[in-house]
Amino acid sequence: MLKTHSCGQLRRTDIGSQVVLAGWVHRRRDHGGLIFIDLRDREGVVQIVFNPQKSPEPYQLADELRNEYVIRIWGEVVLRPEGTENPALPTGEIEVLVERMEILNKAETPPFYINKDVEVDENLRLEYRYLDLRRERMQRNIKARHLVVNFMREFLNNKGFLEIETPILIKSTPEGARDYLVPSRLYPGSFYALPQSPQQLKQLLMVAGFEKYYQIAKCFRDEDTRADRQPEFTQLDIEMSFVEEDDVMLLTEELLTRLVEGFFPDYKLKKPFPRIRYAEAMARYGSDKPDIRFGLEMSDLSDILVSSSFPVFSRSLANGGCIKGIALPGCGDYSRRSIDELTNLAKDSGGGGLVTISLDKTLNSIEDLTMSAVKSSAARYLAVDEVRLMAKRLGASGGDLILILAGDVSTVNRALGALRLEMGRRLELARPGELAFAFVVDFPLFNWNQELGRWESMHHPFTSPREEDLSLLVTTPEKVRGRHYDIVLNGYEIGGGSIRIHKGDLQREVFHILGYEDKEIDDLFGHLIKAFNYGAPPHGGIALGIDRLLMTLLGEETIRDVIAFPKNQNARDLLFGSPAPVKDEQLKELHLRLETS
RNA sequence: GGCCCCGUGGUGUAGCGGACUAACAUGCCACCCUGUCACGGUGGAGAUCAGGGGUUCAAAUCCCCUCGGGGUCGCCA
Repeated sequence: MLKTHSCGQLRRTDIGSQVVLAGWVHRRRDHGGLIFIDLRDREGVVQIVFNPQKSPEPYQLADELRNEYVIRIWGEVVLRPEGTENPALPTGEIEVLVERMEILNKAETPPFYINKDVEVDENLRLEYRYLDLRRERMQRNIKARHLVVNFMREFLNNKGFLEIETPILIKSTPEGARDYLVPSRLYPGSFYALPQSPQQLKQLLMVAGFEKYYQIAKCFRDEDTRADRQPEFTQLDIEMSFVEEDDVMLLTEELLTRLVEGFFPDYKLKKPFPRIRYAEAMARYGSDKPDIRFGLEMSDLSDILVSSSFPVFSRSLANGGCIKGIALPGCGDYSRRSIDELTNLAKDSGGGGLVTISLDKTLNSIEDLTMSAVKSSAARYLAVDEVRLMAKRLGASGGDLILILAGDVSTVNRALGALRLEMGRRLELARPGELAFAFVVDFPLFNWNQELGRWESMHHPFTSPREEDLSLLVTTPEKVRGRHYDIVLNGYEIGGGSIRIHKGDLQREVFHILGYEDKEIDDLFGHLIKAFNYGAPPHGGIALGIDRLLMTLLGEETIRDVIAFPKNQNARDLLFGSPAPVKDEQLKELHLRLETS
């Protein structure tokens, strides 16, 4: 080793030690007669001192030092002179008197600050990711990631799980996201696909008798990115045999609880994790991944407005839609402009025609409500009794703003849910430091795809239907509930899983409902069904999105800040410059020809 | 593919029709400085205001297009 100690670890107890340190010049303070350098390595920063009287040669060399130079120094750890201690630094009681120095490597001036936490254009950060990662925040994030993943491994190892790797080159699956494809050199015209998740593989491991499996699994989905989504991401993938929903959920709950309490003790979290039925989540929060850190819950107002003369309302109800609202506390004095903003927000999510009702501040009791205390874009269509009933249901009082949307159920839920989230943010309703985990349960197994005119799996086709709903499979698929559970955290879906189908004939039946012919089923999923026919145990599992979990735990706003080398929004890697063209020979070997446009 | 937002010295920002010969902070370079720790002081270099076109007597500023980036809808079994 080129060093005997880490910079950041030196303490009072090291006083008197001769040490060799190596690291980066974090900051330099040249006093003319005396040069101080903050020397940084992975463990932190220590002050080293160049004194011309004591060591003239290194002092002269130190004149050349600039930020991010890599140096090695020999010296003695000494107590700092009284009054010059720096309590802000863990190493602030001591310093190292340099007796000899070697410059291991020079550095160009970095394109952005490494020793300061300043917002920098993300392009630039990604182009120079190796420098970005030197910054304190990124070091913290990547280290936290290690600790979290390490904890997960230990936790599961101690519970008898086996970590098993599964292939990255597998087969394209018809349902789900777009696959990343890898052309085969040996088989012209054939392709591998990168796994969207090791779903089928882990089920096969259950058939293979491993009973408890986990993996830190890279997953790939070729879809557009978001703040919490990029082409490749990491899941803690878990599968267990001979289990029911509660076994998996309680294990997950224990894992997450102990993780947070052990590594992020400043957070408050509610135990046990609440369980919310899907239908309820949609009705109350307009989302299957509700942020339950705050209220602003939606209520159905259809019955109150059933005979409303307002065309938007009556039309929606006539078309089988609904009318729902939320109440925004203290927003009754919103300007026209602010209200327009909300209207646009609703439109962005597909919800047209936001109706707002401002209740005057001076209104003491909803019972005393008169139309003079009501300001609304739809005022002339609203009866005072209707407003009163709506206000009551929504828990609104004087000074509040009521938002109402009408339309088909899913659009209203989505748009009003988006408004709820945005207003929750703006009004800062979520208490800081709160982690609101919740399980969402009782999902329907299928949903009807209007465009394609067929049933689709709500999650994936391997989810088991509930036993008591089996008879509905053929008659009324929409009523079949799946044995699926999602886990959400502060409005993010951080995981999901289910008890799987473990019998070949049931699996085949589900594929039939999804519109597959036997031939296709055999081609695409024959391996799985065949495996089920050789004594597959009942099994189930879950997958946790490690990036999203970390993002929330670390208070970051994008998944990219917890990934060492992320892709940008356009799925490009700005450091490597990928994706990139390849040589013609490579294409030829792969039997590929580019379309010339 | 749609919508919204952003692009000004290395970095972060200000300026939003004329007083801009583009300001501030920091970084960078030189010199001074022996107890600083975001050291301090003096001086200096550094910007075709993302690119192109237009409107105007006059454009960093207004309009259009392109490029790059971010957010979001669609998409994400």
